[in-house]
Amino acid sequence: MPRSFLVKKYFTNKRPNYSELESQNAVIPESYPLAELPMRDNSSVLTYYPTALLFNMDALPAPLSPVSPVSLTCPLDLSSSPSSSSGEDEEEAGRTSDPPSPVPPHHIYHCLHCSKTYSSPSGLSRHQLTHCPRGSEISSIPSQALPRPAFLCKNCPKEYTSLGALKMHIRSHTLPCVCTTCGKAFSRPWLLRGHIRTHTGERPFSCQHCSRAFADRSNLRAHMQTHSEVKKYQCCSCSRTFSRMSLLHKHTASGCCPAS
DNA sequence: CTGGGGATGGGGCCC
DNA sequence: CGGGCCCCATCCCCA
Repeated sequence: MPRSFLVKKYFTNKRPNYSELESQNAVIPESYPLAELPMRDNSSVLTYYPTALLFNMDALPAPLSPVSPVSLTCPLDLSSSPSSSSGEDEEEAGRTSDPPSPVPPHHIYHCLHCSKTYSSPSGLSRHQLTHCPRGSEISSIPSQALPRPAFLCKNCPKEYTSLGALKMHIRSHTLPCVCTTCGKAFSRPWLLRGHIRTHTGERPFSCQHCSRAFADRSNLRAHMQTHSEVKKYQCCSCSRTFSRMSLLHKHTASGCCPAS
């Protein structure tokens, strides 16, 4: 399951129209001082409900039910996770600026709720917060038995189980990282760094199969699929395969695979 | 319409 | 607790 969907955004098929956003509020020119906004200034947007579950689901924009890509599409499931595929191996070998992540060291702390292991108690502790019951989502743990705090964003309906997670999310509202070249603002420093590469032309991620290089690892990963004979994403209706989920979505949207 | 590159968002994990 | 990074997702644009 994609980690990005563990906390769902409220759903719109469209990403923000940046030109609109920029004209409406954020980036120009008042947004520049945001780079220096201390966190305490953002505290006003923090809401802490010690016993949680004050989150009003009715207040959410309508379609909150996540539509699993799997339900719409048929990834070939070449492996348990896309990142562990052979394509990943190829990519690992192709990295130029970032060495492959080492095999995790001895993880001796086991999560009681899942099979994950951690190298430190703190890591395990933080992970276990992710099992925090939210409503009745975790059926095996009665929600009354483990009341947990809920951290709510005042700017949007999102809810988090830790203050740190909420603070991280709030950055997406405050956009404290501003490009000195064009003024575009980002929520995190590494997003800004990636953006700066669009100015500098730096492409640290190179393909080992061809001469192409990329500024972003994800884009290299997508590119590596083009070298793969087996496409990961398959249409349920016509069995046609695609190298990227987005291509499959486009394919199904064009009418081949009527919604089931 | 399809395939691919570019750019970006965002939650989780590790240190 | 925060920074950095990982990974996934998605949109836009162009050939």
